[in-house]
This record gives sequence, C-alpha cells and structure tokens, in this order.
Amino acid sequence: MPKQINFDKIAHQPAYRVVSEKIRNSILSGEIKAGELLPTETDLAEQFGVTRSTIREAIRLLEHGGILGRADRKRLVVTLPKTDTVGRSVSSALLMHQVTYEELWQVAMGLEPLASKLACTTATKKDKQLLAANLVLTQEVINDHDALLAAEIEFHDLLANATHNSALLLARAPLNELFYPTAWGEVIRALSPGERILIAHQHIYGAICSNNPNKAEYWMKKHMEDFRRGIEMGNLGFDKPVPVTE
Amino acid sequence: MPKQINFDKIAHQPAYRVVSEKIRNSILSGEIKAGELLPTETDLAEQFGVTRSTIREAIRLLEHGGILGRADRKRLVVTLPKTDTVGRSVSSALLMHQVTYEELWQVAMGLEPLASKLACTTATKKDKQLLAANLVLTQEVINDHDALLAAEIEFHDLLANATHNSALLLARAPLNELFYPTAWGEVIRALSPGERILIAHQHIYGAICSNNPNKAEYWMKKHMEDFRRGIEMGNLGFDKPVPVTE
DNA sequence: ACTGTACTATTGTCGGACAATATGTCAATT
DNA sequence: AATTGACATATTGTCCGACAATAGTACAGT
Repeated sequence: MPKQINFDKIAHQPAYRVVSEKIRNSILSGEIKAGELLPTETDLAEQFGVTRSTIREAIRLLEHGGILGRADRKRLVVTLPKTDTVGRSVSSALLMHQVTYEELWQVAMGLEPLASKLACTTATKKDKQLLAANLVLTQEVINDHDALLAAEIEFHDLLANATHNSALLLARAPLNELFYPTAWGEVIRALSPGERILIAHQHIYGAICSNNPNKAEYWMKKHMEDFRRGIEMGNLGFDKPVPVTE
Repeated sequence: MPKQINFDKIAHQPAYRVVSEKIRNSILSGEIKAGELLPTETDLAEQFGVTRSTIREAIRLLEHGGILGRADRKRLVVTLPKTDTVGRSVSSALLMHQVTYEELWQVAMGLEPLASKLACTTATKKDKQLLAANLVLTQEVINDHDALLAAEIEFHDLLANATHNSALLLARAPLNELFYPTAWGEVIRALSPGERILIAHQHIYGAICSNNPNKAEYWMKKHMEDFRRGIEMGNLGFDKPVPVTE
C-alpha cells in the first residue's frame, strides 16, 4: 500500500451555527445575564451581518436548550434552563437508545438514596413543610391509583429539590419523566402497595427532620428495592425498553 | 373579593414548534428509524403545508437535541444522540445555574462507585482491554500533567462505558465535560498525586477482572475521597462555582 | 377607574431567488 | 479496469422583501 497523506476535513461551519455559538458564549460568560432581553431579531441580523432568517435559525438552536425563552411570547429573554426543559432532550435520547427499566433503576439507586442523605443537611423549613404536606396528601389518596402516582412522584421530586443541588436535579430529570410515570404506574396498579409506599416516605421524612442521613439513605434504598420487586412481579419486564408514551 | 372565573391561556404554538413536535414524535415512535434519511426540506415543506423557512426552524430545534444530524453535510439523517452532544445542553444549564464543585462531586459520589460496581458484571473483554491499555498509558505519562489528566478522564469514561447503561452514561455526561477537566486538572497540578491515582485505578481494574463488585465500589469511593481532598487543599474552592472555560 | 382607538414594534410566516456543493452519469484517458 | 474529467441535477445555506397578527404604548372618552 503506497503511503498516503491524509488531510483533516476542513471545518466549514454554517453561519447559523457560528451565530448560535457566539450568542451562547455571550450568555455563558455572563455578558448577558439571565432575565435580560436579547436585541430584536432585526438588530441581531444587523449586528452579525446576516439575514434575519439566519438569526432565527440560530435562535432556535438555543431555544431548545432552554437558555433562551420568550417573555410574553414576544421579545426573547435569556433564561435559566429549567430541569424539565433540559430533561426532555435527555429523555428523548434515552428513548432512542431503548433504555430499559433496569438501567433507569440502577441510576435511581445511585441518585435517590444520595438525595435522601443530602437532604438531611440541606432541607429548609419550606422544604420540610412541602414534604409534610405531600405525606398528608398521599394518605388521603392512598386508594386512588392516579392521584397516588402523582403524589409519589412529587415526593421524590420535592426530596431532590430539598438538596438544592442543581447537578443532582438535572441528573435525575429523566427519572422523573421516563421512569416513575410508567414504572410506578404499573407497580401501583399491579400490587397496590400504597401502605408500603407511605411508610417508607414517612420514615424518610422523619429521618430528614431528625437530621439522620444514614437512616434517610437506608429507607430510600429499601423503598427502591420494593420498587424493583414491584416491577419484576408486575407484567412489565424489568429488562424491557421503556415504551414511548404521549 | 368577588368570585372570579379564570380561563387557561390558550396555547397558540407557532408552526415551527408544531412541525418540530410532529417530526420528533415520528422519530421517537420508531416511524422513522435511526440511520434513515429524512425527506428533503422542500418535500417536508410541501407535506406539512408550510414554507421551507418554517421547516428549517423546526429542524434546528431538533438538531440541537442530537436526534437529527447531517450525513455528509447535506441530507438530514436521524441519529442516535451521542452522550457528549446531549451532555452539552446539560452542561450549559449547569454553568448558568453556577453549579459548584461540591455539587458535582456529590453527584460523582453517587454515580462513579455505582459504575464501578456495575462494570464488574457487565464489562466485556473489549472493555477490559481498553481499561488495561489505559493503565499502561497512565503509567507512562505519570509525570506529564496534561497527558495524565487526559488519561485519568479516559479511565472514568471507559469504566462508565463498560456498564453499557445509557442512562448512567447520560447522567454522568456533565461530569466528563465540566467536573473532571477543570477539577482534576487543578488537583493534579497542585498535588501531583499521580501514584495514588494509578494505584486506585489498578485496584478498580483488578476488582473488575476478578468480578468483585464490592471491592470495585470501595476503591472508587476512596478514589473520589482523595479527589475531594485534592480540591479542598488546592487553591480552587470546593464551594465555588465551576468557571466557564473555552 | 375602566374602555376604546390608534399607532408602533416585533415576531411568525410566506414566497422567491441564487450560489455552493454533493450526487449521479457518461464519455475519455491511462 | 480504474481513474479522470465534464456535465446535469438535487439539495442545502443564505439572502431579500413582503405582510398579517399581536404585544406594548399612548391618548383620549366615558
């Protein structure tokens, strides 16, 4: 085989991507802060020296990432990405990768007990109040499948919020969107373990209030193990891909 | 206060978003599979009954999520989102939320030991070979800061890949992009704990080869604790936000 | 204090245009 | 047979100009 010289592909980035990157950098570097308005499309077009169409495409690129949004559906505004916005991209990706319940459960086992532990030292009064209210609600709807499911998901979400750790919130976002809605739904429907759920939640809540990280972690692990058994015993396979809903 | 009837805001979605959602659903539902080409923009415009500009904006929305890409820079193709593509959205979000080293470390403490444990049962021969090669490389460059940093990051990445758990891969994507590059860089530079790193890696690798999940988990925890001490002792504050680089 | 009117700014959408570039075909060359 | 060149075609990237719909504002009128 004769020697051959390989050149790198030249990187010709389309204009809309260049513009998008520039705006992104301006935002990330703090040049434009969250809450501030972006110049109008016409202005931007003039500043970058491209057409409005190009600007619009650049904006769409950022809009999906959640760092740009619309104030009152007119002017563009720089926004702090919300967990669920970002979570949707991740969820799409996971669905396309045919993620299984087992894979999600494993991640949940890594993150949820951690969240319980952390929440013990970080939860504010407000957080505890919200959790307490959730417990009351759970007890009330313990026989109503759908409402119980909603309450159950909310509990885990409140708990995660109580850590005030944005990295943790984002990492577990797909659980909220993909895992719990489908999996818990089945578990609750199949086994009706409403009481077991409530008991676990109460213990976790108690551990947080008495600032007992190990206990909080322990009960969350137990809770998640229950969950796993529920899935295995139900009619949705633990190693099957999560179905696309909606 | 007089009783007042509240109506929901009517949800007037712009056309480009509607189109984007329709395409997204087609992809997620498997109607169009990964690897397949999308119709041309002109065709899409005709099918949806909108202009090409609108179609283009819809496409940009999806392009950012990584589920659409370009085959050879012309035709659009449906693609499986790569971890780093999706990870970038998440990283942007975290940077805007001024995520701290501590928050990232906590997530790492939840995920990395888990990855070590899981890898014991899921790692293939290929995975082990790659890890072994990485160990050799690490030993060779143990005194070269930059190369050592790259090798260190690669080790954790290979380990995560060895779990073959896409949910885990995506959840830890921000660690790869935000945490390790900046934090490890400082740790290595400040303390030069090259040998400690290598030893930990070797133990983890050994545990995986001998199928010993507990040992793998134990050493990874130890490794991460070292990491934490390194950050605390170095001159970058553990509770400071991760700086925006690039 | 509320309502209606008029004006402006800005976005959402349209349609058409053209250059640059991949792709495919077919003949010519070695 | 394999490479090269020439040519036609398809498709994207970018531009321009236009217009309707609507949010914001200002200013009256009751």
